[in-house]
Amino acid sequence: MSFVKQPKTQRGELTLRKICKAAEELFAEKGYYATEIHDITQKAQVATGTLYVYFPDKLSLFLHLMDELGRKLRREIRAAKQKSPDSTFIEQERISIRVFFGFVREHFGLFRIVWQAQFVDEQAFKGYYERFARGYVAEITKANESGEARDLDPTVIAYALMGIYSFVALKCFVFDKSEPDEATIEQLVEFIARGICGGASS
Amino acid sequence: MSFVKQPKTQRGELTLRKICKAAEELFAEKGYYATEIHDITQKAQVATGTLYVYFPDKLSLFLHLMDELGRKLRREIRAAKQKSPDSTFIEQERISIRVFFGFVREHFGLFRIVWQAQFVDEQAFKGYYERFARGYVAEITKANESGEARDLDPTVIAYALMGIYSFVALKCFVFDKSEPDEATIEQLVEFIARGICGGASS
DNA sequence: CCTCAACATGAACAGTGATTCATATTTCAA
DNA sequence: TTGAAATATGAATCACTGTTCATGTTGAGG
Repeated sequence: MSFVKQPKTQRGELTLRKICKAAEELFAEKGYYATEIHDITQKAQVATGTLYVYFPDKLSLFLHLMDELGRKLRREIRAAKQKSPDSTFIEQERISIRVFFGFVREHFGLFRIVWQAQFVDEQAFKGYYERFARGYVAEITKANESGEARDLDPTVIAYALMGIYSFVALKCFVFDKSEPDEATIEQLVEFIARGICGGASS
Repeated sequence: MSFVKQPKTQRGELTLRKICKAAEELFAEKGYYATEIHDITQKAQVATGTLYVYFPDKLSLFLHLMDELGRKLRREIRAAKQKSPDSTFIEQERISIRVFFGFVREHFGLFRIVWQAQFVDEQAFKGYYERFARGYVAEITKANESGEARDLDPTVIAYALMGIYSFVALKCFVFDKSEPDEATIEQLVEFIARGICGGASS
């Protein structure tokens, strides 16, 4: 799926990493269409042609980043959750949120790259979210069965949750150029668990 | 803010409308960067130069559509809510969801246009969501004060709600190329009101 | 029937930016 | 040390596309 030419020397590996890093930052900052090959190679301190040693074209580089970062995020979330395997669904969700926001801070690129992927490569975009959704649906289904969650449609909830996280990250990281604080995370967990009205309404 | 040249004859008005309609559909289908001026004028059945009678450039056309469609959506939501001014916050939210999904069906363009606006004109993008958020924050604050909602941070909830609707619309309209059914809307209202665990958890 | 402002035309222009390629340099195993 | 494979270079290419403009057409009021 990913069309990178794997470097065979240490030098090559370093160059590839420089290119990916520069591309991630530029795609994040200016978007896919607005960043030029020249911007990337300049930022990476390599010649224009060097990029084409590793990637057949601009799109392949973009897709490679999306793939790589998506994998990394899923791995991190999975790892964090496995550290406390016996906690409730809501607790696990709190962990996910924390990891996600942390990841967006470290790799702001992913967030922006995925957002615009809808208009760069629709299939890749769809695939990205469907992969996440699959994991969610499984977990929500389990929570439904264990009685921890009431029987809401897992797919609807999965996309609702992804929407919440994406938009709150948008608000904080992109609009406010800051980052969600502890209180915000707490608010989100509360909202997800009991909604706007909550059980304590009456 | 919007740089359209207002037509002064009936013929001009018709032409402008043809151009906007074609542009809306093409921006929705292929995205801003991938649709060419030529595509738009061809679809609208006018000559290339005609577009420039009404808009100074491609970006202005895009921003005009975003502005126009955003206004229309807000107007429709406001109107629908005012028809039952005494209903609860949750009831009003149900109305919003219905109008929003209906609007996306009729004007698929808006949805896609806004999504990519982040990389076309960041300021316009931010403005779009902030306008919506302002309305939400006011309503949520009121619901908090009346005791109908518990005291969650209105801004966080506003973005969470926008995220939910956007992503569920994404899933249905873009991924499944269908449209949310009644059951889905019901699930969303339930989730928003009481969350995943709900008050009825015991 | 005129006239003029409004509107429409589309070929030509010009800037852009992704990609290529012939050549040079570096690496590393033998 | 050596040479073949790997990597790096960046000026030149070339297709693409937003925009312009000189010219033509329309139509409503006089």
